[in-house]
Amino acid sequence: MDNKFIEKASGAIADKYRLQILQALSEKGTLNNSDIQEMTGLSQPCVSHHVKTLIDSGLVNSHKEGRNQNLSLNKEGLKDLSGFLNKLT
Amino acid sequence: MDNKFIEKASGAIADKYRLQILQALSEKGTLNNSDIQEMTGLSQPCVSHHVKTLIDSGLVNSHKEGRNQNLSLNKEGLKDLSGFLNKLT
DNA sequence: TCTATACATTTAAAAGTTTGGATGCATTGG
DNA sequence: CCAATGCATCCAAACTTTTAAATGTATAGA
Repeated sequence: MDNKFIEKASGAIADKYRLQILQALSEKGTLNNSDIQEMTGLSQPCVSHHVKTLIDSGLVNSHKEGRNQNLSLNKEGLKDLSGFLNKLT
Repeated sequence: MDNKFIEKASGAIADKYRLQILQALSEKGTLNNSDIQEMTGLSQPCVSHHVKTLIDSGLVNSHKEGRNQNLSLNKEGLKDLSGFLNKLT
C-alpha cells in the first residue's frame, strides 16, 4: 500500500463538505456538480475544487457526459483505505 | 457514526509524519515522544504537536508513566474509521 | 537539592486550504 | 447562430496547519 495514496485519500475525507459528498454518493450512486452545489450551498467554483480534490484522491470517479460530469464512488479506493486502516490494528 | 470523529480521525492520518507514527505504533506496540523524535527527525515541540493531534483524533492512546508518555494505537478508533469507510461502498 | 530528562506551551513565520467573484470554454437547446 | 447551462481556472482574502525556537513545568536520579 502506497503511503501517498493513504495521505491523499484520508485528507480528502477530512472535510465536512467532501464527507457529505461521499455519503451522498454512497446513498444515491451518482451526482453531478449542480446536485452538489444545491446540496451543500457552496459556490460553483468551490464545489469544483472539492470535487477535483475527491477525484485526485482516488476515492471518486468522474464520467463525463456532454457538459455534465457524473460522479460516483471509487469503491476500490475506499476498500484499499479501509483495509489499510484495518491492517494497522 | 459521528461525522466529526471521521473528519478528525482522517485528518489525523493525512500527514506523512503522523502516518509514520501510526505505522510504527502498529509494528512496535508502544512508543514515547523521544522515540518519535528520533524516528522522524522533527523537533520536540513539533513531535508534541503531532502526538497531541493523534491523541485528540481518538486514534492513539496515551499512558503517562512518570515523565514518559507512552503511546499506543486506539484500535477501536481505527476499526470505527475503517468500518465507516467500508460501509460507504 | 541540583541537574538532566521528558513533555507542554507560547510565539511566530511559512506554507497550504478554503472560499467566492469574475471570467472562460464547451455543449446543448431553441 | 444565440442564449443558457455546466464546469474549470484565475485571483485574492480569510483561515488553518506545519514547523521550530524559546521557555515553562514536572519527575527522576545523583
